[in-house]
Amino acid sequence: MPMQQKAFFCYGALMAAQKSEAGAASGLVGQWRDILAVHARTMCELDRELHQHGLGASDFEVLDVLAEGSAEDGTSGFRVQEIATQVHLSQSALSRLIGRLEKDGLVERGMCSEDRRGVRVCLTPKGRELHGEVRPLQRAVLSRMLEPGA
Amino acid sequence: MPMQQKAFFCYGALMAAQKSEAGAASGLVGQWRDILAVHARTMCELDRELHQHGLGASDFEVLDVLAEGSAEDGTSGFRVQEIATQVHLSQSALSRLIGRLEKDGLVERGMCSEDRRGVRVCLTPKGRELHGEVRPLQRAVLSRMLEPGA
DNA sequence: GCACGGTACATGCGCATGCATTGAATGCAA
DNA sequence: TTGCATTCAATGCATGCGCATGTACCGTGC
Repeated sequence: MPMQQKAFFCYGALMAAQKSEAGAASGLVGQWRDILAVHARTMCELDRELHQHGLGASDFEVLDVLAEGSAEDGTSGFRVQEIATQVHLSQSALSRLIGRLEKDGLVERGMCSEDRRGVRVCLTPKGRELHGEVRPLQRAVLSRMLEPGA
Repeated sequence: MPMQQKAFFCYGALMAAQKSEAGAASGLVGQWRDILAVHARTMCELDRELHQHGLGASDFEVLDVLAEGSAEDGTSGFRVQEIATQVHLSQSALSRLIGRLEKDGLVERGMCSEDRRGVRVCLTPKGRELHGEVRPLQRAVLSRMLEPGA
Protein backbone atom coordinates (compact mmCIF):
# COMPACT_ATOMS: atom_id res chain seq x y z
CA MET A 1 0.00 0.00 0.00
CA PRO A 2 2.41 2.67 -1.13
CA MET A 3 -0.06 5.51 -0.92
CA GLN A 4 2.57 8.16 -0.25
CA GLN A 5 6.19 7.32 -0.46
CA LYS A 6 7.91 10.47 0.66
CA ALA A 7 7.26 13.59 2.68
CA PHE A 8 9.03 12.92 5.91
CA PHE A 9 10.06 16.56 6.05
CA CYS A 10 12.26 16.16 9.05
CA TYR A 11 14.44 19.09 8.10
CA GLY A 12 16.51 21.07 10.51
CA ALA A 13 13.83 20.87 13.12
CA LEU A 14 15.70 18.73 15.54
CA MET A 15 18.77 20.86 15.40
CA ALA A 16 16.95 24.14 15.23
CA ALA A 17 14.90 23.15 18.24
CA GLN A 18 17.87 23.09 20.53
CA LYS A 19 18.45 26.79 20.30
CA SER A 20 15.26 28.33 21.55
CA GLU A 21 14.39 25.16 23.36
CA ALA A 22 15.40 24.82 26.96
CA GLY A 23 13.08 27.59 27.99
CA ALA A 24 9.96 29.30 26.78
CA ALA A 25 10.81 32.14 24.46
CA SER A 26 10.83 35.69 25.64
CA GLY A 27 9.55 38.04 22.96
CA LEU A 28 7.02 37.59 20.27
CA VAL A 29 9.57 36.37 17.80
CA GLY A 30 10.89 33.91 20.32
CA GLN A 31 7.39 32.65 20.94
CA TRP A 32 6.88 32.27 17.22
CA ARG A 33 10.18 30.50 16.86
CA ASP A 34 9.12 28.05 19.52
CA ILE A 35 5.87 27.39 17.78
CA LEU A 36 7.73 26.73 14.58
CA ALA A 37 10.14 24.43 16.36
CA VAL A 38 7.50 22.41 18.16
CA HIS A 39 5.41 22.21 15.06
CA ALA A 40 8.30 21.04 12.92
CA ARG A 41 9.61 18.55 15.43
CA THR A 42 6.25 17.01 16.14
CA MET A 43 5.14 17.01 12.52
CA CYS A 44 8.35 15.27 11.62
CA GLU A 45 7.95 12.52 14.15
CA LEU A 46 4.30 12.14 13.35
CA ASP A 47 4.94 11.77 9.68
CA ARG A 48 7.75 9.37 10.24
CA GLU A 49 5.56 7.20 12.39
CA LEU A 50 2.52 7.33 10.16
CA HIS A 51 4.44 6.71 6.99
CA GLN A 52 5.18 3.21 8.16
CA HIS A 53 1.49 2.61 7.73
CA GLY A 54 1.21 4.39 4.43
CA LEU A 55 -0.27 7.61 5.78
CA GLY A 56 0.80 11.20 5.95
CA ALA A 57 -0.06 13.56 8.75
CA SER A 58 -2.86 15.19 6.81
CA ASP A 59 -4.28 11.83 5.84
CA PHE A 60 -4.51 10.87 9.44
CA GLU A 61 -6.12 14.13 10.37
CA VAL A 62 -8.90 13.46 7.91
CA LEU A 63 -9.33 9.87 8.97
CA ASP A 64 -9.48 11.05 12.55
CA VAL A 65 -12.22 13.52 11.79
CA LEU A 66 -14.20 10.86 9.99
CA ALA A 67 -13.70 8.32 12.72
CA GLU A 68 -14.71 10.67 15.50
CA GLY A 69 -17.74 11.98 13.79
CA SER A 70 -19.48 8.91 12.53
CA ALA A 71 -21.25 6.23 14.46
CA GLU A 72 -19.59 2.89 14.91
CA ASP A 73 -21.24 1.49 11.82
CA GLY A 74 -19.74 4.22 9.64
CA THR A 75 -23.04 5.29 8.22
CA SER A 76 -23.51 8.88 7.35
CA GLY A 77 -20.10 10.36 6.74
CA PHE A 78 -19.19 13.98 6.33
CA ARG A 79 -19.55 16.59 3.68
CA VAL A 80 -16.22 17.63 2.23
CA GLN A 81 -16.71 21.17 3.38
CA GLU A 82 -17.39 19.96 6.91
CA ILE A 83 -14.09 18.16 6.91
CA ALA A 84 -12.46 21.27 5.53
CA THR A 85 -13.39 23.25 8.62
CA GLN A 86 -11.58 20.76 10.84
CA VAL A 87 -8.41 20.43 8.84
CA HIS A 88 -5.82 22.98 7.86
CA LEU A 89 -5.90 22.34 4.15
CA SER A 90 -7.17 24.19 1.14
CA GLN A 91 -10.28 22.90 -0.50
CA SER A 92 -8.32 21.62 -3.46
CA ALA A 93 -5.74 19.84 -1.35
CA LEU A 94 -8.49 18.21 0.63
CA SER A 95 -10.25 17.10 -2.51
CA ARG A 96 -7.14 15.40 -3.76
CA LEU A 97 -6.33 13.95 -0.38
CA ILE A 98 -9.74 12.34 -0.25
CA GLY A 99 -9.10 11.08 -3.74
CA ARG A 100 -5.96 9.35 -2.58
CA LEU A 101 -7.66 7.87 0.44
CA GLU A 102 -10.43 6.60 -1.81
CA LYS A 103 -7.95 5.10 -4.22
CA ASP A 104 -6.43 3.21 -1.31
CA GLY A 105 -9.81 1.98 -0.21
CA LEU A 106 -9.85 3.82 3.09
CA VAL A 107 -12.84 6.05 2.41
CA GLU A 108 -15.71 6.16 0.03
CA ARG A 109 -17.22 9.10 -1.77
CA GLY A 110 -20.95 9.11 -2.16
CA MET A 111 -23.60 11.38 -3.53
CA CYS A 112 -25.18 13.81 -1.18
CA SER A 113 -28.93 13.57 -1.42
CA GLU A 114 -29.75 16.98 0.03
CA ASP A 115 -27.39 18.86 -2.23
CA ARG A 116 -26.23 17.19 -5.35
CA ARG A 117 -23.21 19.42 -5.58
CA GLY A 118 -21.99 17.98 -2.32
CA VAL A 119 -20.06 14.81 -1.68
CA ARG A 120 -20.36 12.55 1.31
CA VAL A 121 -17.20 10.94 2.54
CA CYS A 122 -17.21 8.04 4.93
CA LEU A 123 -14.74 5.51 6.22
CA THR A 124 -14.64 2.02 4.83
CA PRO A 125 -14.13 -0.83 7.27
CA LYS A 126 -10.56 -0.94 6.09
CA GLY A 127 -10.18 2.75 6.79
CA ARG A 128 -11.69 2.41 10.21
CA GLU A 129 -9.41 -0.46 11.00
CA LEU A 130 -6.32 1.38 9.88
CA HIS A 131 -7.34 4.40 11.89
CA GLY A 132 -7.80 2.30 14.99
CA GLU A 133 -4.46 0.73 14.42
CA VAL A 134 -2.65 4.01 13.94
CA ARG A 135 -4.30 6.28 16.45
CA PRO A 136 -2.37 4.95 19.43
CA LEU A 137 0.85 5.63 17.59
CA GLN A 138 -0.18 9.19 16.99
CA ARG A 139 -1.07 9.69 20.63
CA ALA A 140 2.25 8.21 21.59
CA VAL A 141 4.12 10.63 19.39
CA LEU A 142 2.18 13.56 20.79
CA SER A 143 2.88 12.62 24.36
CA ARG A 144 6.50 12.04 23.49
CA MET A 145 6.90 15.42 21.85
CA LEU A 146 4.47 17.61 23.75
CA GLU A 147 4.50 16.26 27.28
CA PRO A 148 6.58 18.37 29.68
CA GLY A 149 8.73 15.50 30.80
CA ALA A 150 10.05 14.91 27.30
CA MET B 1 10.29 41.25 -8.56
CA PRO B 2 8.09 38.19 -8.87
CA MET B 3 10.34 35.88 -6.89
CA GLN B 4 7.57 33.58 -5.75
CA GLN B 5 4.14 33.88 -7.17
CA LYS B 6 2.12 31.47 -5.14
CA ALA B 7 2.11 29.69 -1.82
CA PHE B 8 -0.27 31.69 0.26
CA PHE B 9 -1.52 28.51 1.84
CA CYS B 10 -4.29 30.13 3.74
CA TYR B 11 -6.37 27.00 3.78
CA GLY B 12 -9.04 26.25 6.31
CA ALA B 13 -6.96 27.68 9.07
CA LEU B 14 -9.19 30.58 9.82
CA MET B 15 -12.27 28.47 10.01
CA ALA B 16 -10.65 25.55 11.71
CA ALA B 17 -9.22 27.82 14.33
CA GLN B 18 -12.60 28.79 15.64
CA LYS B 19 -13.33 25.36 16.97
CA SER B 20 -10.56 24.69 19.44
CA GLU B 21 -9.94 28.37 19.80
CA ALA B 22 -11.63 30.23 22.58
CA GLY B 23 -9.75 28.33 25.24
CA ALA B 24 -6.56 26.35 25.61
CA ALA B 25 -7.10 22.76 24.66
CA SER B 26 -7.54 20.09 27.25
CA GLY B 27 -5.84 16.88 26.23
CA LEU B 28 -2.76 16.22 24.23
CA VAL B 29 -4.66 16.07 21.00
CA GLY B 30 -6.35 19.33 21.81
CA GLN B 31 -3.03 20.90 22.54
CA TRP B 32 -1.70 19.62 19.25
CA ARG B 33 -4.76 20.90 17.43
CA ASP B 34 -4.17 24.33 18.90
CA ILE B 35 -0.59 24.30 17.78
CA LEU B 36 -1.70 23.38 14.30
CA ALA B 37 -4.31 26.10 14.31
CA VAL B 38 -2.02 28.84 15.54
CA HIS B 39 0.69 27.75 13.20
CA ALA B 40 -1.61 27.70 10.21
CA ARG B 41 -3.30 30.98 11.02
CA THR B 42 -0.09 32.83 11.65
CA MET B 43 1.76 31.27 8.75
CA CYS B 44 -1.10 32.28 6.51
CA GLU B 45 -1.08 35.90 7.56
CA LEU B 46 2.67 36.05 7.47
CA ASP B 47 2.85 34.73 3.98
CA ARG B 48 0.10 36.99 2.81
CA GLU B 49 1.91 39.99 4.17
CA LEU B 50 5.34 39.02 2.93
CA HIS B 51 4.17 38.09 -0.51
CA GLN B 52 3.36 41.69 -1.19
CA HIS B 53 7.09 42.24 -1.04
CA GLY B 54 8.01 39.19 -3.07
CA LEU B 55 8.98 37.00 -0.15
CA GLY B 56 7.72 33.81 1.37
CA ALA B 57 7.83 32.98 5.03
CA SER B 58 10.89 30.81 4.65
CA ASP B 59 12.65 33.45 2.63
CA PHE B 60 12.16 35.93 5.39
CA GLU B 61 13.37 33.50 8.00
CA VAL B 62 16.63 33.16 6.15
CA LEU B 63 17.01 36.88 5.58
CA ASP B 64 16.33 37.40 9.25
CA VAL B 65 19.05 34.99 10.26
CA LEU B 66 21.50 36.68 7.96
CA ALA B 67 20.55 40.15 9.11
CA GLU B 68 20.80 39.32 12.78
CA GLY B 69 24.07 37.53 12.52
CA SER B 70 26.20 39.81 10.43
CA ALA B 71 27.64 43.17 11.29
CA GLU B 72 26.04 46.27 9.87
CA ASP B 73 28.34 46.25 6.89
CA GLY B 74 27.22 42.78 5.89
CA THR B 75 30.69 41.36 5.81
CA SER B 76 31.20 37.80 6.79
CA GLY B 77 27.97 36.01 6.15
CA PHE B 78 26.98 32.52 7.21
CA ARG B 79 27.77 29.04 6.13
CA VAL B 80 24.78 27.29 4.60
CA GLN B 81 24.85 24.65 7.28
CA GLU B 82 24.81 27.32 9.96
CA ILE B 83 21.68 28.77 8.46
CA ALA B 84 20.24 25.30 8.29
CA THR B 85 20.37 24.96 12.06
CA GLN B 86 18.25 28.07 12.49
CA VAL B 87 15.60 27.31 9.95
CA HIS B 88 13.16 24.47 9.66
CA LEU B 89 14.08 23.41 6.18
CA SER B 90 15.89 20.50 4.66
CA GLN B 91 19.34 21.09 3.31
CA SER B 92 18.12 20.80 -0.23
CA ALA B 93 15.24 23.19 0.24
CA LEU B 94 17.58 25.68 1.84
CA SER B 95 20.04 25.37 -0.99
CA ARG B 96 17.36 26.15 -3.50
CA LEU B 97 15.89 28.92 -1.41
CA ILE B 98 19.28 30.60 -1.27
CA GLY B 99 19.49 30.14 -5.00
CA ARG B 100 16.25 32.03 -5.42
CA LEU B 101 17.34 34.80 -3.09
CA GLU B 102 20.58 35.08 -5.01
CA LYS B 103 18.76 35.22 -8.31
CA ASP B 104 16.76 38.11 -6.95
CA GLY B 105 19.88 39.87 -5.81
CA LEU B 106 19.11 39.71 -2.10
CA VAL B 107 22.04 37.56 -1.06
CA GLU B 108 25.37 36.54 -2.47
CA ARG B 109 27.06 33.20 -2.41
CA GLY B 110 30.80 33.24 -1.95
CA MET B 111 33.57 30.76 -1.52
CA CYS B 112 34.45 29.70 1.97
CA SER B 113 38.14 30.06 2.52
CA GLU B 114 38.44 27.67 5.46
CA ASP B 115 36.58 24.83 3.80
CA ARG B 116 36.28 24.94 0.09
CA ARG B 117 33.28 22.63 0.14
CA GLY B 118 31.40 25.29 2.06
CA VAL B 119 29.56 28.31 0.80
CA ARG B 120 29.30 31.66 2.49
CA VAL B 121 26.03 33.48 2.15
CA CYS B 122 25.67 37.13 2.95
CA LEU B 123 23.13 39.84 2.43
CA THR B 124 23.50 42.33 -0.35
CA PRO B 125 22.61 45.95 0.40
CA LYS B 126 19.38 45.33 -1.45
CA GLY B 127 18.69 42.30 0.71
CA ARG B 128 19.43 44.22 3.86
CA GLU B 129 17.19 47.00 2.78
CA LEU B 130 14.32 44.70 1.97
CA HIS B 131 14.72 42.94 5.27
CA GLY B 132 14.61 46.20 7.14
CA GLU B 133 11.55 47.18 5.23
CA VAL B 134 9.73 43.95 5.87
CA ARG B 135 10.67 43.10 9.42
CA PRO B 136 8.23 45.53 11.01
CA LEU B 137 5.45 43.94 9.00
CA GLN B 138 6.39 40.53 10.30
CA ARG B 139 6.47 41.76 13.87
CA ALA B 140 3.09 43.32 13.35
CA VAL B 141 1.61 40.09 12.11
CA LEU B 142 3.06 38.19 15.03
CA SER B 143 1.66 40.58 17.57
CA ARG B 144 -1.65 40.53 15.79
CA MET B 145 -1.86 36.74 15.76
CA LEU B 146 -0.01 35.76 18.90
CA GLU B 147 -0.73 38.52 21.36
CA PRO B 148 -3.36 37.59 23.96
CA GLY B 149 -5.61 40.51 23.17
CA ALA B 150 -6.08 39.43 19.60
C1' DG C 1 -39.79 28.45 -17.15
C1' DC C 2 -35.50 31.10 -17.53
C1' DA C 3 -31.60 33.87 -16.36
C1' DC C 4 -28.21 35.03 -13.14
C1' DG C 5 -25.25 35.09 -9.11
C1' DG C 6 -23.40 32.09 -5.62
C1' DT C 7 -21.78 27.55 -3.80
C1' DA C 8 -19.50 22.75 -3.82
C1' DC C 9 -16.24 20.03 -5.47
C1' DA C 10 -12.71 18.71 -9.19
C1' DT C 11 -8.78 19.82 -12.08
C1' DG C 12 -4.83 22.39 -14.55
C1' DC C 13 -0.87 24.40 -13.31
C1' DG C 14 3.27 26.17 -11.09
C1' DC C 15 5.97 26.00 -7.00
C1' DA C 16 8.33 24.55 -2.73
C1' DT C 17 9.59 20.73 -0.26
C1' DG C 18 11.85 16.22 1.18
C1' DC C 19 14.54 12.16 -0.02
C1' DA C 20 18.18 10.09 -2.51
C1' DT C 21 22.12 10.76 -5.01
C1' DT C 22 26.10 13.13 -6.88
C1' DG C 23 30.51 15.59 -7.08
C1' DA C 24 33.86 18.03 -4.73
C1' DA C 25 36.70 18.75 -0.71
C1' DT C 26 38.33 17.34 3.73
C1' DG C 27 40.67 14.52 7.15
C1' DC C 28 42.56 10.46 8.74
C1' DA C 29 45.13 6.32 8.31
C1' DA C 30 48.00 3.01 6.08
C1' DT D 1 51.46 9.56 -1.22
C1' DT D 2 47.45 6.93 -1.79
C1' DG D 3 43.04 5.24 -0.31
C1' DC D 4 38.76 5.64 1.97
C1' DA D 5 35.11 7.28 4.93
C1' DT D 6 32.92 11.63 5.90
C1' DT D 7 30.96 16.09 5.12
C1' DC D 8 29.18 20.06 2.35
C1' DA D 9 26.31 21.73 -0.95
C1' DA D 10 23.77 21.02 -5.48
C1' DT D 11 20.60 18.43 -8.28
C1' DG D 12 17.21 14.68 -10.10
C1' DC D 13 13.02 13.25 -8.96
C1' DA D 14 8.44 12.52 -6.97
C1' DT D 15 4.92 14.51 -4.26
C1' DG D 16 1.75 17.63 -1.88
C1' DC D 17 0.09 22.10 -1.77
C1' DG D 18 -2.35 26.61 -2.94
C1' DC D 19 -4.33 29.50 -6.49
C1' DA D 20 -7.09 29.99 -10.41
C1' DT D 21 -10.37 27.98 -13.12
C1' DG D 22 -13.93 24.75 -14.66
C1' DT D 23 -18.25 22.18 -14.13
C1' DA D 24 -22.40 20.96 -11.97
C1' DC D 25 -25.84 22.44 -9.00
C1' DC D 26 -28.58 25.51 -5.89
C1' DG D 27 -31.56 29.51 -4.94
C1' DT D 28 -33.63 33.77 -6.06
C1' DG D 29 -35.94 37.03 -8.98
C1' DC D 30 -38.16 37.89 -13.13
